[in-house]
Amino acid sequence: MKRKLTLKQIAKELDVSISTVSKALRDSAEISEDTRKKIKAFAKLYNYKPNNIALSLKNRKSKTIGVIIPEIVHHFFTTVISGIEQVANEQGYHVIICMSNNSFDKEVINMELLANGSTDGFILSVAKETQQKQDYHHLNEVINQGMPLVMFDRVIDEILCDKVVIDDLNGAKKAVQKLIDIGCKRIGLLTTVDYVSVGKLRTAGYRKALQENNIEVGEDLILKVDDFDHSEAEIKEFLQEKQMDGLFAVNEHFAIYAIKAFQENGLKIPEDVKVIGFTDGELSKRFIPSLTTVNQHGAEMGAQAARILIRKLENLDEEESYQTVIVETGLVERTSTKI
Amino acid sequence: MKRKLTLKQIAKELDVSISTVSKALRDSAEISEDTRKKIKAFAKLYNYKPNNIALSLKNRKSKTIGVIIPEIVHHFFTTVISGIEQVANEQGYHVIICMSNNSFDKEVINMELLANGSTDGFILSVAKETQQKQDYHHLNEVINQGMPLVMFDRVIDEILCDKVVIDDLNGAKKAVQKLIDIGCKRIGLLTTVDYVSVGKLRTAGYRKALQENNIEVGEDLILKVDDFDHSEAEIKEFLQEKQMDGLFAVNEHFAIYAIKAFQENGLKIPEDVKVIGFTDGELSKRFIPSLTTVNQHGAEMGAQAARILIRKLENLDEEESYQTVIVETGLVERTSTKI
DNA sequence: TAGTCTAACGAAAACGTTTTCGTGTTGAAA
DNA sequence: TTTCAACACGAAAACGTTTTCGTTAGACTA
Repeated sequence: MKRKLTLKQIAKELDVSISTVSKALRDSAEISEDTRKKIKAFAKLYNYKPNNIALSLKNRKSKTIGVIIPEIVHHFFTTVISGIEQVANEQGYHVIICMSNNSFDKEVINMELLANGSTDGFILSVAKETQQKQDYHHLNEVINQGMPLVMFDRVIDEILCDKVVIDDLNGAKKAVQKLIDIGCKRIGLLTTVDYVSVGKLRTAGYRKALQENNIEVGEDLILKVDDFDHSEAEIKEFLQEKQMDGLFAVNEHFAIYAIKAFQENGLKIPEDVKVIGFTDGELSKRFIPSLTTVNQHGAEMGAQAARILIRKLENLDEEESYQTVIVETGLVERTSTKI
Repeated sequence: MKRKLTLKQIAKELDVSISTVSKALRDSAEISEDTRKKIKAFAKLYNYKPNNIALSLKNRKSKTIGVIIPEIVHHFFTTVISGIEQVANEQGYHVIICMSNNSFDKEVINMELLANGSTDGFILSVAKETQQKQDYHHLNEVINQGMPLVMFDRVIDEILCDKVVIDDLNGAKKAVQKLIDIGCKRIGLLTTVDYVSVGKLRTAGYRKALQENNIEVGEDLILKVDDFDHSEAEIKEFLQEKQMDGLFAVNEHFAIYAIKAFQENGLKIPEDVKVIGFTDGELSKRFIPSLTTVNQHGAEMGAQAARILIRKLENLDEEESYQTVIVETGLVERTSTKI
């Protein structure tokens, strides 16, 4: 239960002043080589390590970045965190992760708590509830305090800060283009209602791909789902009656469900219907048939966000300016689009 | 870019001393109601929040617990974190998460860094490399410093500390018993090498179940895999030649891979071979056929670990003693064991 | 000899709190 | 009038650093 060694104790033990110890350990030229060596040897012997908290207080920075995400039990977010961690650690930063559980209140509390010295800046994907409420006072507050904030994935346009988003529209376009390229004529779209921003953008990508290929957009081939759990019957009917030979689903969940529905109806994937999903997860990879998906490159998003934040923290660029980085998506081709 | 309000500024503004402000805000009886109200009103108006770092330094505690896990992109660990977070937040604690990426060095660095004031205690699942090296000096060091340490899942017997583990042996036994109950005669085991403690225990559970049912353990029905990526051929051969009618795999990964291999060989699941995996994830649920698994109750493990740690931190119990909590597993029955 | 320079170190402030121990002002009791 | 609580507040130390600004002693210069 012995306490950690401090400068003061070293000073006392070696009969010099605290300042001398501090300077010696930081290789100051002010200290003679003799005493410097003596002090360093002692420190090493007893395994001295400076106290981070004291350093934080002194330097008014914690070398820590706070990450606030809606939930952690979600593959995409873990990949983002993974990317953040890697970059942060390389640069000597710590990462504190908090979950908002998609609750506005928890988001606010967490931010206020972390903002009081624990953290130098934030990386954040806002809670669903916050999007609905449109109450952003906590975000503006940290920004006003001069703390850098980088938003990713679920961003808020009204807030002025750096952002990292994926190219939802082009991601969707690429996917649908792929379906067209491998010969699909009647391509369905299984998407969410429009107020979910990503759903909207992916729908737009779907339309754009069709238009660019001079294929008429059949509105009956589009189904917008609000609450999945209460729409299963509707979805099944949609999938079984529209005679499609290709389907683009805006998430993994929808895609897997669709494949099951098709199979129940005696259709084979990919022979009869090709399917592409969004968000590349473990499930897509291992499902049978394995699923072609649009890959969101979570780790890269995280890495980018961390890089931007750290750059701001070390304020290498003087002028106050914000950027929005768009991370391109990739298309991971698997069995569900085999010709 | 204005800085945060401090006690000193309030004091100056209201023309009282710092001590008075501090006392007023903490409702000390020493301060007259008049000034107390005045100060509180001012603080509220300008949204004063105490600086956590200064508090940590003063109180020599950070109200933060450090979690170190091998990797985050893994469903089980995210559920554990989820459980930790919940309990910690309820008790007013923060959580700092660091990944060791299964590297010994990163584990050591992270611990040393966090141990220097950032954290009051640790919750940890050791890296694979640490288990191999059997070098535990960093663990002993934090313990010697009087920092509580709770290990979970991958624990080390030689280290004296609190532990939260799942009942690997009985979990495996239950699974194999299930296979026996539904009529399997030749039950294979796909496991990891023995130095991974969980692999060892699950193997023991497998043996025990067979013995209790007076079934001879055929050593040729057991395959211990070291590095999965370089053993695919070997695994395939094992699965295809042993004529088993049941298989117990020590993780989801192995189980899914096995099903694929069986299917490639013309065998049907569950008609020809029944399969049970360990660790319940998204994949098991949605795979076709959906997979019967042993559920590890990650969130509960996390919650337990957090509770134990916090109890130690607030040292509600005086005597120095360590407990090992065993969290029971559940069996989630799905298609892969349908009769 | 008197003055100046340099090397090597120490004192003290500062970061933002909390807390212990004064201290000055009341009002009432003796 | 003197004495003594009670009250309301302030000074200062402490947590562990870093850094600025002395201070000393000796060497060197004129």
